Amino acid sequence: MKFAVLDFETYYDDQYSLRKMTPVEYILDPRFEAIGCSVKEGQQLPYWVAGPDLAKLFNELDRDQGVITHNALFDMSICAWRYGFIPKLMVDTLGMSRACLGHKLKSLSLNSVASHLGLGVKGDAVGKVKGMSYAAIAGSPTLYQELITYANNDAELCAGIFHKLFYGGHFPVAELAVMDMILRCAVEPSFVIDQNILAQHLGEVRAKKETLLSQAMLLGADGKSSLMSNEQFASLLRQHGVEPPMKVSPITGKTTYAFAKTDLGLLDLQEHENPAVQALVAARLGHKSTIEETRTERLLSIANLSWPGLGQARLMPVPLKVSGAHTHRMSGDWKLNMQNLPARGGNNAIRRALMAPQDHEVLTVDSSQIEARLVAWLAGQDDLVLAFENKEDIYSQFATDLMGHPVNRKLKDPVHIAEGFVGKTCILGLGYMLGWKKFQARLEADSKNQLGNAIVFDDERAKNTVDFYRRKYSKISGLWRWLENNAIPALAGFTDPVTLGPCLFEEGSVLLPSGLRLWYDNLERTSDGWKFTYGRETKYLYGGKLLENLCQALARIITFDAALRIQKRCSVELDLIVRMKLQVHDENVFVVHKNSRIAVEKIALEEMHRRPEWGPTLPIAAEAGHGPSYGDAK
DNA sequence: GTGCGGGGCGCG
DNA sequence: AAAGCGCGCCCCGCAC
Repeated sequence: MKFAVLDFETYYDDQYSLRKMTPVEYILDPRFEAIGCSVKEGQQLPYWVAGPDLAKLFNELDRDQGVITHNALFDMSICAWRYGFIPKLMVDTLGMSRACLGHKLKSLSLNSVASHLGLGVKGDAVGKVKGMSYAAIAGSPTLYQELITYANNDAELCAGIFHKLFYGGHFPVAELAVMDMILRCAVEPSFVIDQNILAQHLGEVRAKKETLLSQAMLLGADGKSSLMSNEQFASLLRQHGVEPPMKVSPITGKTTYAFAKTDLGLLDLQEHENPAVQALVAARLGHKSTIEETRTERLLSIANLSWPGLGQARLMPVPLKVSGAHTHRMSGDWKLNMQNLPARGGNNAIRRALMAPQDHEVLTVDSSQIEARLVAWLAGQDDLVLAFENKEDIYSQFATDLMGHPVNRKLKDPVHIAEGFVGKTCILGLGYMLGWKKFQARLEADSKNQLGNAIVFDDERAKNTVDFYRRKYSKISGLWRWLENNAIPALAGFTDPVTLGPCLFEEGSVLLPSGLRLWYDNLERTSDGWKFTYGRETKYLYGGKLLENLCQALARIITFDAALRIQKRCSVELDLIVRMKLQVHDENVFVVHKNSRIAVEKIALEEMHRRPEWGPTLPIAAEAGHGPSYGDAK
């Protein structure tokens, strides 16, 4: 495949800049102006195309090639939205750098990555053209030439990064396809925002908060900050004769207020004998979550943007960062995390406001309990693997063994539901070395929030439950020890490499079956356990955590391999261009024409059930949903 | 004003 | 010895 590297220079000033707004707002702003773009085709030297000539460039540039940029989410959005240019393959050297060098570098800027790879340094001409339009810059030949040299140099650096990481064998070819698929979620938006749903939702959310606040005001609150500020809320509680619950911060080791909705102390105050205290706690909790309000506002403001040639099309680009997580999961971008939209709690308005366009449907496929399946399979916990294979109800089965009497979640009886919930909490949490204290807190908080009534285990029962899990699934608890005694020493370079399933533990990293690596840089043993660095951060490592990282990384590979196969088969067998439009870890979301939805869904489910080549005995399963909106499809 | 860390909360 | 993990955004409080 042919490749071209692009590097845009665009107008900015103190108010109108990427520092003040997100790329979607910046690119669609009336003030947007491309001063020009450096283009490097193949091995040729880069050439500069001035702003007024860009329409012609993109009219003529070969679309049947790969286009490489550093931060493709930005540059490719300009190409697509401003010039209607969408190439066959989009490559982002920022994403490649994140996947290959994120552990080593504190910054992944073009300059930082290029310097690290020994490719040269980036200039600083861009600082001199602040507030200058194309006409102004071009009117000053020296400055203009300086900018052109700067842009051409950037294009060379970007090409160099691609060359080193791709041809150097650090970034596998299949990951280029993953990257392209993810970039298109933003660059080729399909979701249409329903403003009416959002506007109504915003009104309801604000009214609800208003009500809670006015009740709190009658009880001594002095505005919103009485609820939002820990110190002010504490004194409010004291006014009502309640000594605030305290806890020790796991980060600082200092004592702090236990005011989170998962803190047992606060859960108790929710049932306090004094209704005033109950009202204050409810008001605090009702105000602490701002996500419904702020996210709705942000989607509404994006819906108001005007698209070149389309007017107010209400399109919703989905920005995702490739390998945003250490485990190579995606993460959010553009001040917008599309992977944590509220889903539970009934209303679901934000998800329902993400509509498929006219005559289309949203189709979601998600991988069922994929991490729990991977834990069982990696550990060789064959009874559990077999139970998954036979599509048995694992949560009820575990609860049955734990309680010593039959439990069946499918009987809609409250006792069965509650006991099945205990089983679910155990299966999903205890595989990663969750301790009894946190298990106890998690069970109580989650059951209260999800079932409506709290399941309270005393200390003894919580300990016994955790012990029971570790004994029943002795291969899983054994795997934690194996990872501590064998895998971590290999990662630290103390021993020769070792393998577990499809994973090879070498010094500094785990080689995954995708060809990408799970990095554990500067791994060393300290007085409080193993430590490694990732970019700016220092993290801890132990058996349960390593197992979790492995399962997350493998689940990510399985889900994306399936997404790529789904797109491919739809193209080959149905002659349809079907594209993923959103990805939420174990869930791939497509937008499809309603006439082809059934055929696409069949293929999607087949591929989501297909076992990986590296794991023919790993039983996986999936579910599909569809509807006019993302909310309806779940 | 801006930056940063802690705590909180949303999702998986 | 024992330790769920992975994200991003919001708000607060504090330092500069």
